[in-house]
Amino acid sequence: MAKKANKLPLIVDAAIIRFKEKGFEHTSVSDIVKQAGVAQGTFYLYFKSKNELVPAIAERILTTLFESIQENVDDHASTIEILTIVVDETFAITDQYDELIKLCYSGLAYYHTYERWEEMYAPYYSWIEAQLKKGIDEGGIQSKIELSSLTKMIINLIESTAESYFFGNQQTTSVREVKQQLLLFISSSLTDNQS
Amino acid sequence: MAKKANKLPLIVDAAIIRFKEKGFEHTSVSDIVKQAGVAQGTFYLYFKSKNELVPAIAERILTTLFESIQENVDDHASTIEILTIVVDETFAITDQYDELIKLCYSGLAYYHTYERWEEMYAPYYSWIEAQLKKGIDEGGIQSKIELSSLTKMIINLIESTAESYFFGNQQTTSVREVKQQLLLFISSSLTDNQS
Amino acid sequence: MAKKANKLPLIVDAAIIRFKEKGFEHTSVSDIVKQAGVAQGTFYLYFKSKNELVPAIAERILTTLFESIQENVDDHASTIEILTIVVDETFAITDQYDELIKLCYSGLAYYHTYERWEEMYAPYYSWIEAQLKKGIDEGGIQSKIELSSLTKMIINLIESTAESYFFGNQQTTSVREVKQQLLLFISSSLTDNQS
Amino acid sequence: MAKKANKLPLIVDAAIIRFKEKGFEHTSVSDIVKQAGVAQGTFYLYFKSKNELVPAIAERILTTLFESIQENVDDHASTIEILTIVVDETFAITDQYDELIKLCYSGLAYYHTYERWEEMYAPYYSWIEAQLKKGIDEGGIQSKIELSSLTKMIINLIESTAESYFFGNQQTTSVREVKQQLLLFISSSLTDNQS
DNA sequence: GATGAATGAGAGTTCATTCAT
DNA sequence: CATGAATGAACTCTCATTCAT
Repeated sequence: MAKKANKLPLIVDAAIIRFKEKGFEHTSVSDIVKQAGVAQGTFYLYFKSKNELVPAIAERILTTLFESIQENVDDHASTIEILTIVVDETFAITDQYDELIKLCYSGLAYYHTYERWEEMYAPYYSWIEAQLKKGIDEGGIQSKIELSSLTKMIINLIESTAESYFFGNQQTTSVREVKQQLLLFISSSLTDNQS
Repeated sequence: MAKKANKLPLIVDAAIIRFKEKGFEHTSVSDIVKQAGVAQGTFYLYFKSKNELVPAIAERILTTLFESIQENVDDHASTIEILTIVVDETFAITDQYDELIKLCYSGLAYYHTYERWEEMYAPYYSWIEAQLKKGIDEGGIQSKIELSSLTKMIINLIESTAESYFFGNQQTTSVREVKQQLLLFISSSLTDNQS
Repeated sequence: MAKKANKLPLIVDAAIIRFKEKGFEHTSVSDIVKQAGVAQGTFYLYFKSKNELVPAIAERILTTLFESIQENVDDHASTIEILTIVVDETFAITDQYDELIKLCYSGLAYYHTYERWEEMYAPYYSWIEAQLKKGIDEGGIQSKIELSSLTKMIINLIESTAESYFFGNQQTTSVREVKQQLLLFISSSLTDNQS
Repeated sequence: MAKKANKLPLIVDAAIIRFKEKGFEHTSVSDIVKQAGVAQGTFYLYFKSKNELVPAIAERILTTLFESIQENVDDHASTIEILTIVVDETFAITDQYDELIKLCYSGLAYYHTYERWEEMYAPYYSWIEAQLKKGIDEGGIQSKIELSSLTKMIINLIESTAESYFFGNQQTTSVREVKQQLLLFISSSLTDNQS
């Protein structure tokens, strides 16, 4: 059984499945390898410890999000149109990964690898920031807030709204409405024309 | 021995201290009782399980937050002044409880007690909503967004901004500035006068 | 099940039995607790780790040896008579504890607790040294060698002869003879009358 | 590739290095092959198991000792001069191999291959015995002790003194002095002229 | 009510060994 | 001969929980 078969994606996939079900701490390496169909020891050929899975999964989630946003964005899209796509994809990915997203936040935080998280997020932030700048330059939007803070707050707001939506299971409001209100809130902040 | 020495607050205090240090999963009941200075078995006289600590702690945090906001709010304060206080107190409590806030979110979610969380949060939400309504009625602010959604988004934004500020340890921006930009973002959304 | 029953001696006894059979590294904590009839976790109430058993066992062996020597030594015994008893008891204890003695040597050495070993041995060394001094003062024996070195070498020689006797299982020579030759070797060194 | 690159000595060398560092049980085959620069499986082409390394290493140590003694011994040397060399070389090799010597003792003992040990030691014992016999025949030394026992005891004493010297790290006495006292002890036993 | 020794299942991790290439 | 990915049993150690006192 030499050379071939890369078991790594099997393990990551299995971990994602189990973590979604039971969370990080309540999933054992034994659960993961059973799900992956590999031996207990095989896990440790690819990851030095269970904790090392966290950044691997985080990277996969963020990459997926960023890619699906970029796939859907048209070159001539307005800032609001772009943000609509960001909202849609963030909601979609939050719905899909749910428990894992919380894991990535707290997990990465706990194991003192915040730098790693920032590093992963950096290109995403830059891209959003660039879109906002373009919108401002072209006059589509306006804001008194410093650009990088604005970027951070908008991403934060979108993510936390998505999380709090899928977090509980309130059926009082439809996703449609929530997203609409969210975009309304953001855009009213970006079309600021106070005195 | 004087009085009747109720051990419950001792245990909750001890748990808060230890959870801050090591997180929920990595803190053992043994750690907690050592910190509290009570016996191992005593813990189980007050809590059926370690998990039961989570709502107890969550309640304490939220109560603290809500009380300190109300203490600082003047009857004649404008909506923006009120939100300034909400921001200040939220930042303060997030700084203080940090790790525990993440615990409460994920812990409550994990153990299927979201209802409990909502129940605790309800009076806080209602109060903020009432303040916003008052602002709108009196003409100080305006928004096209449905009131309860607006409330949720504003609280979300404040909390997530505070969390993301204390989460990493970026010293690029001062708390002062972050809070200012946050309030600017919110208020520009609340002084909407698009056509 | 509070307060009473001290399981510590049960565990030490069990460990001695199992270590004799299979050696330290090949005995699992699980083996020990099964032998002791206690739960796995109970072991860790008394010892922080498996390694911590080593000094505990070492101390028991050395104490046993020293006590049985002192019980057998008469106040008016000559140095050679005393050494005869030391030889007898050392052979007896080496026969009995065999594998464990090697463990104590290498175990203590390995886990960097040589100081602890020396500390345990100190009273034994002192006592032998005192007996030799008495013998020299009273004229029964004589030696050009510095007293503490002499003590060390004699103890070393006795121990290593005993070990190498029980180590293999050569039946070529009887214990009786080996001990006789050993005492002859030592005493010829202590009745030195070269030029 | 040049020659036929026999990997066996590479593996033995690597094992010696690692065993010195971490001891036998705490060194993995993986450690050894990494140090040797060969593949995991290659190890098992040369040794049926990790345990098989022990006699191979023991043989190397004893061979080294014996060779360096013989290199230094002059044909016309007196018994005491020869023993001086034996002492010097034993101390040197004990210093160098330290941890490994303990391994060989206990390892060989544990795996029931005492015969193998005796077999290796035989020529060394014979040679020492022959030197002692020559000394007695020529009148340089004398002893009432049976020759093979005498040989064993002298070798034992030298080895155990060396081991106990390098075992701890007492700097109270210099090697020089220890060796001197040791030779004094031995020679006073070999120049026995009690009535 | 309060205690804390005892429990034992189960966790993460290691590692000697195998075998398809 | 040589490789090294894969194996899985076995290890040490943790910890929420119980219950006799």
